[in-house]
Amino acid sequence: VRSPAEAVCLHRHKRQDFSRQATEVLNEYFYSHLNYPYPSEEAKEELARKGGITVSQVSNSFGNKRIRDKKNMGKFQEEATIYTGSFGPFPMTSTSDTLITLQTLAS
Amino acid sequence: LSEAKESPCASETSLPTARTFDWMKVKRNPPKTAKVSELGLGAPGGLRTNFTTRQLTELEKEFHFNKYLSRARRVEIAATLELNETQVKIWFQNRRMKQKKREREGGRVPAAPSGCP
DNA sequence: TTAGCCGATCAATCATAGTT
DNA sequence: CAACTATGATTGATCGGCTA
Repeated sequence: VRSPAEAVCLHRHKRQDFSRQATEVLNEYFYSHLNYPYPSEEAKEELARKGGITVSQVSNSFGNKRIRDKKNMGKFQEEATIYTGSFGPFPMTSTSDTLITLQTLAS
Repeated sequence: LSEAKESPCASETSLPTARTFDWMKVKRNPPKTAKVSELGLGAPGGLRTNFTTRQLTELEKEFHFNKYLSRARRVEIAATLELNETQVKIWFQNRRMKQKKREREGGRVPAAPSGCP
């Protein structure tokens, strides 16, 4: 079924990578809640706003990430703890939003 | 009904590296798509059925007519499309969710659904 | 008590953008 | 330019909770 022209008809979507900020916000939440990366609907909405993406995209992102991370059984994934800014075991009470103020570090 | 029973630690091991949380252990039971008595035949249990274009077209057509199916209609469609009643039921279930999702945040300006030649 | 529905998620796959 | 990888989206099917 590899036909860009026809494929676009059935499975249309011009995948576009998320903005750096969206990726930043998503990764930060995911890795700072590694013990339970299941954001509530409200958390998803906030992540969506902060990242400038839709709630569905937030859900897709977490869904894909959970599965793919599981597959690679924390190979070097957790190493991305750099997104959390914190180390060692953390509680992460999903209720208290630890959503940091997205700092657009234009590196 | 599943879930690899609690084996070692409950939630986290302890080290910041290579920790295994419960969500990583989640395993789904393989699809039981095989209906009653698929005695060694085409219906390989544990596979994600691939609907044909014909089936999808018919299901879609029916959906636009009725968002919900009656038992009778379901049986009828299942027979016509050669699918289980469950598959038809689930398809409608998923279709309704998809519809709801689009109505909810689908109000964007995706693009011009250009015709596909 | 049970079947259908909802909402969320899983898991496999598609197609593409980015790398190597 | 081809081969490979990372990633967003799609979707048949599962899980658990709720209700008629």
